[in-house]
Amino acid sequence: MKPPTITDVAQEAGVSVSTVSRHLRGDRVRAAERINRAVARLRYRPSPAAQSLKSGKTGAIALVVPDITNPFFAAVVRGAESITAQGGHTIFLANTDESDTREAEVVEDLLTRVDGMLLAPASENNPSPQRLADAGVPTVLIDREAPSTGRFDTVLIDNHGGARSAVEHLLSNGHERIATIAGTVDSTPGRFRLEGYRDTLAGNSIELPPEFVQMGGFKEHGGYQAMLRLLALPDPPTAVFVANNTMTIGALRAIKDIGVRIPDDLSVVGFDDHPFSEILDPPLTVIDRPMEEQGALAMRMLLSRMSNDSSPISRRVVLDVRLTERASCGPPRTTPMGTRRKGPQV
Amino acid sequence: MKPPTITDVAQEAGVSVSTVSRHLRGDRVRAAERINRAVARLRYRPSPAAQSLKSGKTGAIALVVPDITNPFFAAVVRGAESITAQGGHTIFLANTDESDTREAEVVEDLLTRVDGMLLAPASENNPSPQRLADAGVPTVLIDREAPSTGRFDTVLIDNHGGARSAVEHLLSNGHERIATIAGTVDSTPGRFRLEGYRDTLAGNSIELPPEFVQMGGFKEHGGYQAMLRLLALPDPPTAVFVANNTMTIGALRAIKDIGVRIPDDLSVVGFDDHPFSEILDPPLTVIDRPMEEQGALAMRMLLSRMSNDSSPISRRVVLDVRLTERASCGPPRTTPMGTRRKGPQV
DNA sequence: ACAATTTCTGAAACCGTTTTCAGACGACGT
DNA sequence: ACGTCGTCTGAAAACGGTTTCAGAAATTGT
Repeated sequence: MKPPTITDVAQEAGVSVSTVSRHLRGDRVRAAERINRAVARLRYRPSPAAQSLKSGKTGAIALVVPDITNPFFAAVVRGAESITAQGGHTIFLANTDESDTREAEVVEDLLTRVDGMLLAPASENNPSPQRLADAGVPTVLIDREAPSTGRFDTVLIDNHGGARSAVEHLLSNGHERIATIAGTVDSTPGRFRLEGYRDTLAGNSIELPPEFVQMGGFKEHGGYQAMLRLLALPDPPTAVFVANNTMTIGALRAIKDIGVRIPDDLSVVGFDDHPFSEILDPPLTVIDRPMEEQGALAMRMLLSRMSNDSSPISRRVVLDVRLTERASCGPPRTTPMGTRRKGPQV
Repeated sequence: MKPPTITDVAQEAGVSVSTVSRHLRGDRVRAAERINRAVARLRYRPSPAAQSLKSGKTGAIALVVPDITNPFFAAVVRGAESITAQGGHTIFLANTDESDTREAEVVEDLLTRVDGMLLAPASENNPSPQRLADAGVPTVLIDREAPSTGRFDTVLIDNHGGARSAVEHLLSNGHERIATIAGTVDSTPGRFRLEGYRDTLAGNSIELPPEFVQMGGFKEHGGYQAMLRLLALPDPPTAVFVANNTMTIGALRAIKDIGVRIPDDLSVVGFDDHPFSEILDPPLTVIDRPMEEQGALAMRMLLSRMSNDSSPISRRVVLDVRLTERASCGPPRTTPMGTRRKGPQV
């Protein structure tokens, strides 16, 4: 019942524990064959706890994300996992529910259990990265920066550029009344996607009524409510840029409930692709990015950081995004939009 | 740079390590206040490695799933995580990519690092559960059984009943030519959903042409191909039951590519709900189940198993599913179905 | 004020590994 | 045959906690 120890193996093989340890590590040893047999017979596996204690290394890496249920983060996990799969590191996963305080707890707990951490902070002014730095835990940030607390290795995407592509696509379709449903602005993606949207409109000398920026908090329900507000405007937009995947679902649900037609009444661009986007009616035009690669790259950076302690300068890589055009955008409507079928459902 | 040890704290507080240890454990101790200050000043956290070594407990639980990218498993993770969040256990997450051999590796590695395991086996004849039992690691199986290797605690859903509901719904709409896209039949959900489908047709004396059962392997692409085969039949079905969420996406894509109309030409029922299902056109009728609860329940069972070693008899709980009706089912078509727009894309 | 009792304390052993350190052993050269 | 060298070995000391044990200090009773 009790797992066998190295002492059991040594006894079984008739050598000392040191010899077994050395053999396991790869040294030449006379009793190699006997030890192998003993290990196999006993099904011996070294105790990770004892190894950690001795070496100071845990063989584990923490991966903390705000919402594992979001397909983007699921993909990041998968990407990270694919890198780690070969080489001896196992992954602790934690969910923070987009909460700074929950994140602090989780990070504090994981701190001592891992050799490094991949972290997608809940917000930008969040003490966790600094705490990790203080504790000397190699860390790379995913998708979100921590500008208030110094520089860290970070794997971002071109949020500003993505928003610009979206808005430019809408502009090129002839739209001028372009609204946005924004995420939480104290997170990196929320902030830059909103800025990209604003800058692009400004750069094209398009006036932006303040009510065209609606906050959706990156949640489905928030997206639903925001779209409802947009559609209730006396003079509603002809196009909307929705700043993430979950809000897009909510927004589309609102559109469906109200009975607005896409793209005839309203053009829509989402952020982050999804297998479902293609089979919507009409298929959804989105800003797409290499999600698994973002996770994989972050993991690679972390591993390298964990081996070459060296360079004190932090790497900040920004991945490209691209617009994948489908059928949810068209020319702006010329007549007021007709709201037909059912009313909104809260 | 080096994390502080209990010895550092003892020194700082002017007591012995034993006293510090006792205080931390909750015993009354005279120097309590001084120790607290020392702990705070040094930011001391006990080393989990050392604690594990002494206690034989790791404070960790493994959660291994075939595909974290599948929203169902993401929800399971979330459910499990929500239970564990309060009480001192952290989660190791691993992905097996639906592969038995990968699963064996992963399980072998995690075996020694955890106090218990939540496992969704890749297939039914898979040695992992037995291996865990041999090693004395408390285990509960999620969504999939391991009948070939004895009995384990398991949290299932009523796959057979779900398939029955789906088929009966189709029958009640007047369909008789009902096909299915099945998952891998050596997994519990794949097997029982197919059996439920078969039994229900048989129970209603409906003849079932063998080509109405198409294998989709639980993957999106498999679902796509399977639906293509179904639609290419000389006398195609009027309704299809698709046995999981990812295959449903593929199937709908095929339907869209071919230009078949739902529900006029073809009625469709999927398995597992998704936020997107509601905004499809038409909204998709599905078999729904409590996903997060399935994960949460499994975690609760595991925790209880880990505290009361007791009862050698295994629990097997089956959660109910229900049909949520939307608009993807209607009466069978009477004329041959018209394939209009584009051709299939591979 | 003193013995009996209770509460608190520190030294030391232990958990399962890895690693250092001497020393044993066999091979080799002369 | 003997010293020298290189290879391989086992005993022992860590790693950072927890727990046992015996003894010291504080408390209580009379």
